[in-house]
Amino acid sequence: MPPVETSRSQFRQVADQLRAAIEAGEYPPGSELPSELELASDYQVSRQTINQAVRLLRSEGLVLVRRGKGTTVREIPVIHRAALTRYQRQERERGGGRGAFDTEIKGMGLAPRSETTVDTVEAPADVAAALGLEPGAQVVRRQRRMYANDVPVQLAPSYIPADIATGTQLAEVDSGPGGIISRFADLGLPQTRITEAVRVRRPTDEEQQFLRLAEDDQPVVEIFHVGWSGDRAVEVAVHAVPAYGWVLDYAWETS
Amino acid sequence: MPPVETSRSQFRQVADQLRAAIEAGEYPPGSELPSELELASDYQVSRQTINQAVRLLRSEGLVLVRRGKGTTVREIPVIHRAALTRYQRQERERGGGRGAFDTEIKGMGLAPRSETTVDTVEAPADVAAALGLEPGAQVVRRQRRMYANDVPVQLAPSYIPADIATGTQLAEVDSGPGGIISRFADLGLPQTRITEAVRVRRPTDEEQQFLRLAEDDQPVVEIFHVGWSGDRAVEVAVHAVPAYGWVLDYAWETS
DNA sequence: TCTTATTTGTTCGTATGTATT
DNA sequence: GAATACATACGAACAAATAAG
Repeated sequence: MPPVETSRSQFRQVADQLRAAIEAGEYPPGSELPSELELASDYQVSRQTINQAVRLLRSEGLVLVRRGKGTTVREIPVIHRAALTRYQRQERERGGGRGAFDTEIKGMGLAPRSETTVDTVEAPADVAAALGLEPGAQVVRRQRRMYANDVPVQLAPSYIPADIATGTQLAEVDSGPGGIISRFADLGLPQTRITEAVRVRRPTDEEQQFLRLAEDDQPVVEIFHVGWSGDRAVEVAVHAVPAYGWVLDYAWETS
Repeated sequence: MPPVETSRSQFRQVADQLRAAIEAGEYPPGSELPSELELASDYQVSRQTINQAVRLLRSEGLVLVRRGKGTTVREIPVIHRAALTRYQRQERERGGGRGAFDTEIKGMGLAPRSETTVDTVEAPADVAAALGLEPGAQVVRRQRRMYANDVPVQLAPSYIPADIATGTQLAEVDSGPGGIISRFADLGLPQTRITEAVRVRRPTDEEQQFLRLAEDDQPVVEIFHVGWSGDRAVEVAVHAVPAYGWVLDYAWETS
């Protein structure tokens, strides 16, 4: 069953057929695809052509390719992130989840897990600018690594000016019930306004490694999140997620 | 100056160098890159390797490749879209712009232009579901094609149930001052709530052609926008923009 | 630990097709 | 029609990661 149309390149036709087969359930989530040599034989094309087709599927996040092992179908379904309700205390604590991420992942029937590390570093340039700090100013960094069913799905460091966080629970790994948002309120710095800038970009090396993006041809969505207490920016969080693996939901009342 | 590191593939190293050269201004926006044969000679690699490198830059939206002509650097800077202020009447009419898009593009020093066509069609499945209509129900479609400096930057059809729009200015190409949002208000259906779902996906054929995405390896960002009047969904707009060419800005007060 | 087979990643040379000028 | 430039495809080869023994 070799590709026949001449208007569309062979590797795109092969990718189309593999994509359709995956979506039809012929290759269920987690299952192995045939090796490139087998596929080349099946489709009567060269291995390069198969390699290009699989590369396309890989860039779409549809398959996970590991050299020496083979190619498997993505296991995690698309994750929804509700941008506004996640900052309501009631929602964050709903269902016994310890935060918005926990609640969302559980709601999909997946098992959430996250690891947090805390340290003090120099603020990256864009973070310093957003926080109104001098370049290189010290900030407390809370590095969060998030998993669904043990698959890494989000890397989200957040940054708080050192003069706010040092000596408080904001600089502790365990941020307590309701998460750090509730801690800010306890400190007399309730976050009253949120701004988020959403963009698509190439991953950093760290993101590439953590999110298992085999190469840098898989884009990520960055959510550059700033929490304001009055006129003061008190927290920046830089969420990075695989671009094809998430849907961001926003909702608001119009004035 | 051939690539030397062995840890990173040659085509990625070439892409890195070309990307750096573009960002350094060595190849300004709109300028021509050397031909693949010249680059192959410059970097002492095969033309395939150059082709793969350029394909990577193309998928990032950094260059525009046209067969038979050559490769040019992207001309349009990244465009910001302010999601919330665009639905305030004052903002939409600011600066003489005839809508939020006009205002945003002018603010960047670019020349906005948009073409609108109106027809009545069967609602696509996802649109019908969002509007609470039967599959295949009739809707008025306002197809908008938007340009900045004559470069296509956004394709955004919007759909309104036929029983609302037919016979009103909502079904006219000229939607009047303040755009269709103001027309809804005039009809006693003011939009009081907005929901937007943001996702990254492959472009449709139509989007690929209009946005000049040479092949379907350039992702788009889809903003699936629903306008509600009370509990009733009265309008769906499906914004599609090149994934790497836009930043979406959201801002809201926390309760 | 070392060896070998398997599987994907990359590169080259070569050739042909398609679009533009 | 000819020249130029990008798109695709194949065969061959070697590199790198993994797994099995």
